[in-house]
Amino acid sequence: MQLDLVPRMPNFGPMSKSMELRRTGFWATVVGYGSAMAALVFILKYFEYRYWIRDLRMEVYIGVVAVLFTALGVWVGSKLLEDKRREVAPTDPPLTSNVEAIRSLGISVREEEVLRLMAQGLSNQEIADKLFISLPTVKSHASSLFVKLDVSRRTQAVHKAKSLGILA
Amino acid sequence: MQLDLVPRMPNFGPMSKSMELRRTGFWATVVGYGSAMAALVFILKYFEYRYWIRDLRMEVYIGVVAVLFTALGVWVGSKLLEDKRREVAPTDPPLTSNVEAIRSLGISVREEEVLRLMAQGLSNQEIADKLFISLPTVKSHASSLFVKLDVSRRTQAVHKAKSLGILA
DNA sequence: GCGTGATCCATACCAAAGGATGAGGGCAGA
DNA sequence: TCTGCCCTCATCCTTTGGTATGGATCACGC
Repeated sequence: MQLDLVPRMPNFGPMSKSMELRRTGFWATVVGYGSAMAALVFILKYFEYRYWIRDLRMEVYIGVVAVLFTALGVWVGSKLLEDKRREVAPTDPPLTSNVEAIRSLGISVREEEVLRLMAQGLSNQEIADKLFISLPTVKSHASSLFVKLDVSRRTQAVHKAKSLGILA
Repeated sequence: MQLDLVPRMPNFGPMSKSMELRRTGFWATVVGYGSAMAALVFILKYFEYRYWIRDLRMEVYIGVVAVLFTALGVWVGSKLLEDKRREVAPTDPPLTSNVEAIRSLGISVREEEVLRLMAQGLSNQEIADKLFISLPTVKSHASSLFVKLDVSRRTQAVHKAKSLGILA
């Protein structure tokens, strides 16, 4: 299985501001991951010295960590594979002329991804989560997509894309 | 907007559903899990006493276990989704009569008209104009339609309706 | 180097969509 | 007649969608 968790490396530009809490996206995920792990270790340590006073055995630590991170892994796996599932389920034989249409309209890779997820009924926020980008970015892609498709709403975009053969 | 510094903890909604689907293998999974965990602990202990002799720190254990079990979780998650896919996918294609689906869902005439126009990318106001009814009425039809289709947005409704054969 | 396009992110603002609730009239069947 | 369903419309409120604008990085080609 190919992990395309991060299809493209994020830019480091706004990182100065990125330590603020409202930050979303890849690095927030990494930081959150690390934080969660650190917090977990801290909590375990705390309980060890506080209540069981060195009575906690290594196996307990391992167990707790294993269970928690397995759950986290399941979640991540689900996120990663939802995409594939949705693509596999509906048969998509018509894949001939869409590339042409996309090229002629100047639709970029990212825009096409957003379009495809939009057609599946996902909200902008859900698309952002799935592509590991922020909500404003999704909106940005969507807007430029609408211009290229000459529409003004997502339902129109989906309808037009299907009639153009861009979507199955 | 909520702070998602920590990457949004797993919502176990879809997972619990998947687990229901696979209840037979559940305890086997648990047992396998426990075995794997025990083996891992044993291996770690072995290496500790054998080579590093108490030089390994707690954080290393936690880290290794976290990584391994996250990977394991991803695998388990993919397995669960695979099963779900196999069960969902084949049920979709055989849908010859849209009338049947509409009847079985209790979708009324007016709701079906709204759905059809929605699929063409029309806004609620445009639908209202076309059907000579008021905007609130369109919203009302749309809302009850969403309930019957078990969705919450118009793009979802269109997508589901197509997969159900209600729409071309 | 320098422009250009793709990608990413942010803020602010306005429009559209959706949820909740209530209500009135028409109409078929118990 | 009463009940239930459909269609209609309304108000209030929240969420989502869309536009505008600007800034940042990076890859690529001139």
